[in-house]
Amino acid sequence: MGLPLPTITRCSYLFDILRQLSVNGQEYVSSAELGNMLGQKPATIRKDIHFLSGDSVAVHKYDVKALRNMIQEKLGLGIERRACIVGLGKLGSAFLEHAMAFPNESYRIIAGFDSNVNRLETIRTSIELFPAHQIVEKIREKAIELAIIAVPPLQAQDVIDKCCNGGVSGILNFSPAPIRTIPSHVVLKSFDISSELNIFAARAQHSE
Amino acid sequence: MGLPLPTITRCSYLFDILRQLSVNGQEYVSSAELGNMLGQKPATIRKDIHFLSGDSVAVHKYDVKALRNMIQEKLGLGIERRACIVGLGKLGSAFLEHAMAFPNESYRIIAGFDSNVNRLETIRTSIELFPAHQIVEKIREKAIELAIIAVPPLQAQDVIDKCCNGGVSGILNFSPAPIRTIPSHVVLKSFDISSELNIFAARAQHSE
DNA sequence: GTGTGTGAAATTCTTCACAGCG
DNA sequence: CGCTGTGAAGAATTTCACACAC
Repeated sequence: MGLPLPTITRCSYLFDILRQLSVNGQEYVSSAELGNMLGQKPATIRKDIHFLSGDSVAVHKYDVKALRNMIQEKLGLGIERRACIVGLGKLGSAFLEHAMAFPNESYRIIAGFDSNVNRLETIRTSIELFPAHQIVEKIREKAIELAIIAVPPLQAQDVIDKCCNGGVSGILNFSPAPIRTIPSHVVLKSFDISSELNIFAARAQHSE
Repeated sequence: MGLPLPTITRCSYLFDILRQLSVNGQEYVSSAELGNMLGQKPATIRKDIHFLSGDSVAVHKYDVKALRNMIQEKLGLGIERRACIVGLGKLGSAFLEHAMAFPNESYRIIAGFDSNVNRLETIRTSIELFPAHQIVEKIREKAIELAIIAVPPLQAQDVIDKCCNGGVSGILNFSPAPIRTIPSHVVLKSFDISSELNIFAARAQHSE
């Protein structure tokens, strides 16, 4: 229980880094190397790993595969959960293709929604597509747990409400919109590209 | 001087939220409302605002426009900086279109790069496009400060190195790759969609 | 009342520093 | 020796709680 959110975040990223090290044929890795790749101090990585395992994992460098398995088990990754994409404009379609090209072990995108019925007909994909007014019923029917939102700002609140009604437990929102409220049991993470750029500007100026 | 990074992040998001409230015709807003929209406690918002202004801004609710101006000035937003996109596949092109459709007041995308010359010829856009081998020289020539990376994983380290050589101060990386090292004066933020999905899975499991 | 400004307390997270093991 | 595991210290953030202003 009580795993710090930063630890969860870093370990989720580590999980992917370890996969790649493994693909590259690297068998062992030190906390210093991992720290570098994440922009973190070695001690932070060791603490994270210790936090998850609760036990000693290595005495001299980590075994890449074993470490990855431990993270997978302890974080509950690899159990395939269902996700959908809402909004199939340029950004939504790009995510969809990206997800098909780099499948994730813990989520599989099984449905897409858009309010433009014409658009639904022109997209060629292997997942099922539905008009936006069916969001609630389809999420319920297919027990979808996560929604990726890429709709225009004005529609964001509405589709997010629908996803919550349908019963998702997580929402990854790329729509730049002020979201009023969501049920407390739903985890919402918003990523607004424009605001992220502003963060760079602010940080640049702040260091004169 | 020492503005906490979380404060900078939240205020950058606030900046955009305030714009939208303003568009919607809302004149005043409370720290509680803003907190809701950001998933933060009211006191956090008030502290952030106080941190920036160093002074009292309002006695009863905030004036939306005035607050936005204050944030803009104190964070140095609105000075137009130059950005580029590296990698014009589906994801990169989507960002490019997105950026053209929702122009940001602090960054303007002025160049795009891709290693596939055919692709450069088929993209219709008003910004200048160049082959990837010109990254260093063009970034230097055009004094580009920020690079948005959307290339396949294996190319990521290489183009990031080139961007650093060219002299960018910030890199927003969407490529799922372990980045070995970058100069300490360059701010790198990586956003890997797959890892972000894993974070949801881990958080969901962690609350049984 | 309603809602801000703000020191002080509480919490969460990071970093240090060093014992211990191969 | 180099590198992990880990308590203890330290720093950075968040939250509380209440005075004050309209």
